[in-house]
Amino acid sequence: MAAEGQNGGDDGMMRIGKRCYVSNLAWKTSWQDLKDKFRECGQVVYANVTRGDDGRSKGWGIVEFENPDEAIAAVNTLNGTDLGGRRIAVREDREDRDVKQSLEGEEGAAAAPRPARAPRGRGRGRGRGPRAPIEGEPSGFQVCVQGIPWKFTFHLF
DNA sequence: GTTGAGCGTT
Repeated sequence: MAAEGQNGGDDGMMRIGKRCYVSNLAWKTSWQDLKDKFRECGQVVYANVTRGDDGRSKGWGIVEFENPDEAIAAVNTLNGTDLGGRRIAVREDREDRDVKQSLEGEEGAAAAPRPARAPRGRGRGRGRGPRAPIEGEPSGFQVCVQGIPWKFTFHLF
């Protein structure tokens, strides 16, 4: 039977990359304005604008969505749009604070390497093999080589 | 009424 797809059972691996970093905000822009603006792209669960001591906004804020997909959509949609008379820059969160807090339940030998924001692999390898190799299209994988002896030099063609 | 680099709190 289907093991996934229905039933909103959050087994735990579902809370990642929901927050967005919004910068280049106008000084008059408040967190309510952000929430109202990002509301078009999804359900904003949390919105905050950093302020100084006098209450003046620093020009950047944090917006959290109900789903990570909405956050990505907001970045591609509201990024570079006009808000408060100024062009805002929407970006993904640099750190996953929420993810770390979620994993705090199981500490010890369980060393979580790096969630890395879940690979956006579209389509699952149906049949055998990780993926259907497409000629001329990058697989997305990266290769890291280290430990190269100094006797090796660059060869420019 | 001003200015413009930058990731915050539970």
